[in-house]
This record gives sequence, C-alpha cells and structure tokens, in this order.
Amino acid sequence: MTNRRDAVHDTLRRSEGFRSAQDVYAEMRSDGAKIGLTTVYRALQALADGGKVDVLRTDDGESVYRACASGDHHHHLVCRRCGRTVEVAGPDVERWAEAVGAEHGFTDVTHTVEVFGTCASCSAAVRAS
Amino acid sequence: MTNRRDAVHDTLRRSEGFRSAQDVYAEMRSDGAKIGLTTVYRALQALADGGKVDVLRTDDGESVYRACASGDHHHHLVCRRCGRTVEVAGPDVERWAEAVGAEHGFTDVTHTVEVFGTCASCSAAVRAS
DNA sequence: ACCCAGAATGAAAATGGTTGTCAAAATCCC
DNA sequence: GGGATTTTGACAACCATTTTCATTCTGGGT
Repeated sequence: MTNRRDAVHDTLRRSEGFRSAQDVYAEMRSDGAKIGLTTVYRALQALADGGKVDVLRTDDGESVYRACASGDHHHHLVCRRCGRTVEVAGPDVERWAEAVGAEHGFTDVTHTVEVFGTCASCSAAVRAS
Repeated sequence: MTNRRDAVHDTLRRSEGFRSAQDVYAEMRSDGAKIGLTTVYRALQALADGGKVDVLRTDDGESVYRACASGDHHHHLVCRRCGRTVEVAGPDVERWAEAVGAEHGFTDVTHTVEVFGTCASCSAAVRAS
C-alpha cells in the first residue's frame, strides 16, 4: 500500500538536487511507471510530514522536494543555476534564532534558513560563456 | 504617475504585519480607493524590486508584503498566531551564510532567514483559553 | 475462496493566487 | 493642440495544487 509512496521516494533519491512534484511525476511517467499526479502529490506530502524528505519553496512559489540524507535538523546550500544541494548544519544559526526569539518574548521558536549561491562549476561555466 | 504605487505603499505602511496582495487590494477597495488588482500586484512588485518593501512566502505559497522600517538588510521574527513582526538584524547569520557558502566554493551567496514563534501576548492568550 | 470495510488510487474538474492581454485613460513633450 | 508614451484595470489565461468521486486494491474474518 505504501508501494506508490516508496516509488516516489526512490525516484527522489535518484535525483541530485531539489525536484518539483511535477518533475517527479514526469520522470516517473517517462520511466514507464503508472502513477497519477494526485498520488505523487499525496506521497510527497506524506513523506514531508514524516520528515523523510525536505521541502522548500522556489521564488516562483513552486514546492520542491529532496530526499535528505539525515533526518536531523539541517539547512541547505543550493546552487541557483544547477540546483546542486549541500546539506549544512548550523549550530550557530540555531542558537541565534533561539536567542532572537527569546529576546522578544517569543516561544516555540522555529526558523527557516536557505542559502543560495553559484557553485564552483557553474561560476566557471558562466565565465566561459 | 507613481500615484498608485504610493497609495499601495501607504496602505502597507498603515498595517502591522505582513499583508498579501489580495489583502491590500481588498483594504484599498473598502477604503473607497479606485484601483485594480493588477495594479496592486504591479505596485507591490515594483516596491519589492526597489527594496521598499519586504516579501516572503507563506507556507501555502502566497506572497506577503510589508513596508519595512529600514532599507538595510534584515530578517524577520514573525508571530505565527497574530502576525506581529519584529525586524531583527543578525550580523552573526550574515557571516555564517558567507562562510558556509565559501566553504563549499559557492559565490554570490545570498540567504533567506525567517524566524517564527508565538509572541508573549499570544502565548498568554493560549494559556488563558 | 469469498465477502466486506476501509484505505489507496487517479482522471477530471475545481480552486485560487498570480500574470498576460489589450484597449481605454492619463501624462508628457514639443 | 496633437501625437507618442506610459499607466491603468477589466478580463481572460496560466498553472501548481487540491478536491471530488468513482474505481481499484488490500487485508482480515469466516
């Protein structure tokens, strides 16, 4: 029953960076899988809820997913050209967020941090063009 | 000519927390302003491009805007219940993001940081319920 | 094996924020 | 004033995501 969900998870694991739901769907279809778009969305959502994959929003409002190596809390460094992603831990940031929240009387503090940049190979490619 | 744009900016300034484009539009209309939804979107976009307002995405993909006090780079601490927003500067975070990017060979590093929590009065309200 | 309840699936339609189109209106410039 | 240019806004188009709902699995229980 979690057959479909696993298939989605696998497809995601096979990818390098972040993929949108539509991407995953298209890829599974072109691989010959018989799956509906609805199910992909549901599977992705379930995986995200269970902490199995990470979600973030692109600038144009699309949700993108990625199977993350660790289930621990971490952040991402994403190449804005090729989408290559590095997972980074940031103890400093965690502490900073907590401190900032506490300073203003906020409780149950959570935070989202995403770092974007151009990775080495992409900036090389840009220079070459 | 920037008449409409200023009107949008004023409406935004009059608000406490973050407001969606649709919110701003509704508010201006109920205030008797004659303005189109398209124009509100365009004005907000222009303001955002010019750094006059801050933009962030809610979890459900909606863009929300806020007239920010300073034009400088800063982040936000947002109450997840009432939307009250505090602008916070985080030199530590800036340095951390730069360092993390450089460490992995990334250039042109930018970052987004949002901190969410429950503000003092809201957590009091919750307890009282 | 058979039957049934409940969950999972997916095609198609609905939703809703955002963006594009284009003609009318305002503004500028000479 | 007259024509070029920009701004506006009603409306339609877009498109990712969600809902709907009928159909298909699945796993007992007998």
